[in-house]
Amino acid sequence: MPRRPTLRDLAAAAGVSRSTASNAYNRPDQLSAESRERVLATAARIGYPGPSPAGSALRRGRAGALGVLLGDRLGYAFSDPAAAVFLDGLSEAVEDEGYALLVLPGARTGGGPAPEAVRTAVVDAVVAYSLADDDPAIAVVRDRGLPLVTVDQPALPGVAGVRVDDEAGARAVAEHVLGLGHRRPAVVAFELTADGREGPAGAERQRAATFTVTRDRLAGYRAAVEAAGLNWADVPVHECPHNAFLEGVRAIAELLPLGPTAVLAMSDELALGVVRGAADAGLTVPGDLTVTGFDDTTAAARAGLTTVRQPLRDKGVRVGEQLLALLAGETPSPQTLPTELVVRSSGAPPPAPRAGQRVGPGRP
Amino acid sequence: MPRRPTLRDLAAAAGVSRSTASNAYNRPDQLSAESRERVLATAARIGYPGPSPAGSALRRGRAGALGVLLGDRLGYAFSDPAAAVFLDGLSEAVEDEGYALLVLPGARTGGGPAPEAVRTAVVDAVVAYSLADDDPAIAVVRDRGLPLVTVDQPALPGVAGVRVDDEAGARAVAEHVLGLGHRRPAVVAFELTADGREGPAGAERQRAATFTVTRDRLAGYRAAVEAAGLNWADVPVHECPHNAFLEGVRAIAELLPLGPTAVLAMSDELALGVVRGAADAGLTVPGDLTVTGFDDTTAAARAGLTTVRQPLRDKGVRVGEQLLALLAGETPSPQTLPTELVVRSSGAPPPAPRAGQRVGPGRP
DNA sequence: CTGAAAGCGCTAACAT
DNA sequence: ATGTTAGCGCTTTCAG
Repeated sequence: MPRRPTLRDLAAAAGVSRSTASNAYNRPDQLSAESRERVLATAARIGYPGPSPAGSALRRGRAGALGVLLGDRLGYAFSDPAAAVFLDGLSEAVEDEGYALLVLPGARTGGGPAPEAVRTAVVDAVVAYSLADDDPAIAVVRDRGLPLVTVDQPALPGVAGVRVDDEAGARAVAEHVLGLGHRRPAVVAFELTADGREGPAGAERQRAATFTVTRDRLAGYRAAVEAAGLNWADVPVHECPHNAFLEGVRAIAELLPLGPTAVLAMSDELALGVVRGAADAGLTVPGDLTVTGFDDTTAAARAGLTTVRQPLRDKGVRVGEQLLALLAGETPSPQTLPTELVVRSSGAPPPAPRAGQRVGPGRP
Repeated sequence: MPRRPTLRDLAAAAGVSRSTASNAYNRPDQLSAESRERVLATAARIGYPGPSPAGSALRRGRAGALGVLLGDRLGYAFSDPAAAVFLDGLSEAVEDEGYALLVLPGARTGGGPAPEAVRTAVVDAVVAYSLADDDPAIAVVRDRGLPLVTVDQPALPGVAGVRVDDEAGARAVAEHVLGLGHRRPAVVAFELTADGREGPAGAERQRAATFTVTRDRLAGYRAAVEAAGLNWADVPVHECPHNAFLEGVRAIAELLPLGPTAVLAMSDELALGVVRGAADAGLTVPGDLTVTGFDDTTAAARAGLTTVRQPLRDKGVRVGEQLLALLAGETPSPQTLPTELVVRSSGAPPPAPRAGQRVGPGRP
C-alpha cells in the first residue's frame, strides 16, 4: 500500500519544484495559471489531499486554533446557554482569520483543564473562561508564553481580558429586590473555590473566594444589602459548585427553612432551579418568593425572570478581537462591559409574614 | 530580546543531547533520575516551556485533537442541550488518550463547516455531528483520509458511525399520540435540506430530504399515521431550519390555523417552543393541544414533556470509542442505539371539536 | 515566474 | 544510560 503522497510526490508527479507546488495552494499569484492548473489536476489524479496542516503549522509557526479553557466538564460548561452565546460570538470573531476553537474542558477532579492538556495543546493563543484566579492551567499558559485573554477574571498583570461589571449588576438587582421591601434575602452563589463544595458559605469562605465573578457579585449584593440597613452576616449564602438547574433546586430546598422572602441567584440557570424548587415546595413566585437571576439568557426571558443582562455575545466578540490583536503583536487593554437590570415578573413585595415565622433578622 | 528557547537550547544548557532532553519529558524511564532532574531544573532556569506541541505533533504524526464538524453556528449548535450532553460523553471518552476537541461550526452560509477550515484543521480524526448526507465537509475529510465517525447519519460505505433508531422512536411517540385519539396531527420538523428554508414542507420536499435524522423521524411518524388509517398527505409538516425554541414558537403560529390537535416535534427544544406558542395563542397543553418532543433533555423533563429518550451521553461515549478504535487501526462497525418513549403530561385525548371547526381530514 | 536550499522543533531508531 | 543521525511535511527567502 503506497504511503500517503506528500508535497514532494506532488511536485515530482507534476514536474515542478516543491515550492511551486506549495505556491499552487498558498500563493496563486506566484505562478502561472497553467502551472497552477496542472499542479492541482495532478494532485487530484494522485490523490494528494492538500498540504498537511501539521507540517504547515510547524513551518508557519501558526496552529490555526485558539484554546478555550473551561472550568467545568462539558456537560456543565455547555448546559449553560450563556456559554453557547459567548462561544458563538468568539468563533464568529475569529473564524474569518482562519481560527477554530480547541475546547479544553475542566479536569474530572474539578477546576480548569489538566495542565498537561494545556501544555500540549496545539494553539496560538488561549482564552480562559472564568477559571479561578489561581487555576494551574493559567500558569501553564503563561509559561508557554501564549497570548492569553481572560474572561470574567481580573486582568492579570500584562494580560488582556474582558469582563462585565458584575458588582454593579449584582448591586442593581439586589437594590431592586430590597426596594420591593424585602428584608430577608438569600443568595444562591456560584462556587467560591474550586473544591466542589456545595452548601452554606459563611463569611470565612466568602473571604477566601478565588472566582472573581462570584466575589464581585457577592460584593454587589452585599453593598445593596448594607445600604438598605441590613446586616450582611444575616444573609444566607448557598454555594453551588456548578451552574446547574438541579443545584438551584437543591439550594432553595436548603434555604427555605431559613425563611427567605427573596433569592438572589448568580445565574438564570440557578434561578430557574430555585423557581422550580420553590414550586415543588408549594410556594408561588413571586407571590411567596421573589427570585432573580443573572445573564438574561433566552430561558430567563421565556420564564419571565427578573435578571441582569450582560452582553454575552458581544463579550465573545470582544474576546475574539483581543485575541486577534494580541496575535498581531498589539497590546489590547482590558475591557469592562456594562450590565443592565431587566425587570420582569419574578419579583414582588414580600408576603405578609405567616404566623409563627420569624419576622426580621435576629428578631424572634 | 532572546528568542524562545528550544529543545536544542535546553540540551546545550543542561549539557546533554537533544534526545536526552526530549526523553526527560516523554520517557522518564530512558534516563537516570538525576539527569532528568537536572534537565528539568535547567528548563525552569532558562524558561523552556516544554516541547513545542507543533513540533512534536509533526514528528509523532499525531495532532492530539479530534475535529467536531457541526451543522450550525455555535449559537444554535450549542443552544441545544442535547449537543452539550453528547459532547460531554465524547470528550470524556477521549480525554484520557490525550485528545481535545477542535470545534468547527457550520459556515455562515449554512450547512457544515467551510471546506477550507476542514482541510486545514490539525486533527487526527473527525466526527460529523448530523450533517446533511451530501455535505461538502464530509468529502474533504475523506480526501484527507482522516478517520471519520458520523453521528445520526447513515454509515457511509466503510465509515464508522453511531446513530439512534430514529424511525422507531418517532413511530412510538406518534403511535402514542394517535392512540390517544388524535386524528389531526401536525409535524414540526428539522431542516430537510441545508438551504435555510422555514415553513411548510410538502411531499416533494420531504422526498428530497438530505438529513437522515429528519428523514427517519418523518418516516416513523408517517408509518404510525398510516397504520392509524390516516392519510400522510393530510398531515402538515412545518420545517424549521434550526433546532431553536423560537422556531418552534413560529411553527405553531403557522400551524394553528390548520387546526391540529397534536404536534409531533422533532426535538424538545422545538416542542417547548410549540408549547409556548400555543400558550401565547391561548391554548392549554395538553387540554387544547397535545405536544411531544424528542431527545429527552433535562428541559423536557422539567416541563413534563412527553418525548422520546435517546442515550445522548452514551452516544458521545460510543463515538469517542469508535474514533479511538479507528485511530488504533481497528474497524469498528456502525452502531444503532435504542430509543425509548417517555410519557409525561403534555399529551391527552383531543378536545371536543369546537363549533365551526373542521372535524377530520378533508371533511368540512 | 520557477527552482534550490535551509530549517521550523521535535522524536525515534540506532549505535555507543 | 546517553548521544548521533535522520527526517516528519511544509514554506520561504533567495537566486536564477
